Amino acid sequence: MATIKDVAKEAGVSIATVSRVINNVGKVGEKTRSNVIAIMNKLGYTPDANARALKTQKSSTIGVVIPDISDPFFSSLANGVEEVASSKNMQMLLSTGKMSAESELKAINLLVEQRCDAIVLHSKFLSDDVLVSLSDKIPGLIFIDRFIDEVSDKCIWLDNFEGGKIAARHLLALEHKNVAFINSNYDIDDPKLRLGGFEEIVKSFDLSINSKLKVNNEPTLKGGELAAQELLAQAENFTSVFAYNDAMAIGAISVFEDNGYKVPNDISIIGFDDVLLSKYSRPKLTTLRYPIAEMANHAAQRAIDYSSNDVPLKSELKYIPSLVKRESTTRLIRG
Amino acid sequence: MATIKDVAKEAGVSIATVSRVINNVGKVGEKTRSNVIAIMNKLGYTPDANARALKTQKSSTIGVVIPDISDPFFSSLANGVEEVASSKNMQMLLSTGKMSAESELKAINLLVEQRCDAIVLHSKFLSDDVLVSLSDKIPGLIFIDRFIDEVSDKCIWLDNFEGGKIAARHLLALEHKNVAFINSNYDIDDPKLRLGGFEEIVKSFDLSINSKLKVNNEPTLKGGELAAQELLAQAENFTSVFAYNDAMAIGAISVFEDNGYKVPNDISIIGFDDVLLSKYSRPKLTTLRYPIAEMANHAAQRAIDYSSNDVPLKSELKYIPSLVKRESTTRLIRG
DNA sequence: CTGAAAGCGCTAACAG
DNA sequence: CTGTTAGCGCTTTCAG
Repeated sequence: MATIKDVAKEAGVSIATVSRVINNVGKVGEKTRSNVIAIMNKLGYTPDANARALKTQKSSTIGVVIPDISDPFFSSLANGVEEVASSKNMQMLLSTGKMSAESELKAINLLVEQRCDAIVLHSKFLSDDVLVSLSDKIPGLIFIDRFIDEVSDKCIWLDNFEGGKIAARHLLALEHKNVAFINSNYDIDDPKLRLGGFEEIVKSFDLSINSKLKVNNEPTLKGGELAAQELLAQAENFTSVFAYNDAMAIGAISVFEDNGYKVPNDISIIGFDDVLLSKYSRPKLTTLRYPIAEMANHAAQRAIDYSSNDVPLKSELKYIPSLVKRESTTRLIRG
Repeated sequence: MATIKDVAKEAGVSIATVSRVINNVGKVGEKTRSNVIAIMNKLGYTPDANARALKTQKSSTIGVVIPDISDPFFSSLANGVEEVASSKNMQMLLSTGKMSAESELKAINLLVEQRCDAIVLHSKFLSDDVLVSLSDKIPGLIFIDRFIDEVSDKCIWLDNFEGGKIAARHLLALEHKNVAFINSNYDIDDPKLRLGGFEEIVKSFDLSINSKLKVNNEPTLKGGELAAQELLAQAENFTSVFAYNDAMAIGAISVFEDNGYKVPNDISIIGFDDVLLSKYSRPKLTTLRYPIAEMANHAAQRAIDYSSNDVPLKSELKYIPSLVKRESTTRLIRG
């Protein structure tokens, strides 16, 4: 692979001059410039980003840590970051944090080794303490989908509690009194918050959720199916369901329908996330929109700002999910 | 950020020694080693991958270019690459090639600047010539979803023609005589090949596709809806549809059902890709499985082999899609 | 307008 | 077992 030296020699100039034309800085004679460019093309010269990064101490690189790229929610997140990366001519590095503190840490470490200027981190398993000390070490580090008080300026997050409340209000406004809750069984905050918000509203209506109608499972299609089966097995009345996410909601719908219940006429169901799937499913899923791509976009911008010591624009870091009314919920039909 | 020099000074040893403990090579006294490690932790030292890459001329980095991460098909591809990256402690760089030759080229160039050891390239818009010359320049470059004769050893691809044949055989075996074809309107090979294979089998049954029943649109959910409307507007008989991909198939299903046709009883429909969606849709979609994650895995492996001058194991580079029978196709019910 | 030279952080002989 | 040193490819003063 040709180096700057090869180009300089072939063009009969110094490497300083070549560097100037590469970066389009300083004064270079028009003839020299065009000659150098010609030689670069001839030699197929491509600058070495590693050498450049070493010298300048900036890598033009932005890292992202997510648990799993193939999950549509996280690929939207990655997409949001990628948009700003490519708009700034930066390169995106992707590391997967799987589902453990250990691999999250490893993923970040790889990114730090690469000296990413900015990093967008989705971490659910590392403790606040670890994250705070990471934040001290890495100026351009932004946390997404997580709120930590000590570093609140670095957190872009969604109000899950409020999400739960919105879902509850929607179902109750549709006159459903017997609500069920299909939750994720992951030991992280989000499921607790969504349930918390949901229950708060339910209680404010002087109602409650039958504890047999609160079931947990993996936050996946399959988990939703299993949870729905469990719900049906309880032989308790319910006319509406709040599912932790769209995947679970869709799994649940298929079980309900296979058991002869119509959605939404017999059972209304609302999901969370508004991933692509919710539009593809039939009936189309009513859900709460989680604007993850915008949030990721914002996070990436902000990470870059911090990394370059720009003061980020004042902006709201908390996002509120919004209700997307589609076909899977309807007013209670009285028997 | 602490450097190797800082660590050496603080530990009272030479940088060579520090380097040895970092890389765990050569002989280092047990006491020295543990002391150095302690200092590294104390200083929060993280080696600089750029400096290392510059020196060793290996970046431990694998690049991928895909048009769009948020598309589930491509995120599966990325996921396949990521698996091998993390298993080899390499870092994955992702560049999006959008949908134009220009941006594909730009994406690759960014990866070359980063001196990725291996690159998995999904290109549909660059010409064979350009790709071949790229291949000459970059040893660890593998093409995925593309076949180019001159560099056939570097191509991991799916036999789209055969896919069309399999779909046709399936529909015809179900006794459908009036088949429709919803195709992608992209000017790339895949749509032509799938149609070609499909028609070959149809003809071999002494049948043909009514040309009014061949419609094109964007290969998306929306495109599938529009195509289905167009099909319905033809007022021609058809009892089965082969859709270019799952997204189009699902879009078409929703239009058919909204117009009072039952799938599969009135209209059978088969998709292509077997992306996650196909399991989530109702009825569950019969489709052709495109083993993109395995292919990407294979491609990444092979790219790494080539980049390190290992001779890759002899292996089949051509993949054949396989029929996944679910609920959206059924035997023709005679009126 | 152009060149010489230092040095970014690291690895890998080589010498001891 | 440990240290010295050259140099990877590039940018950036500083001279000229």
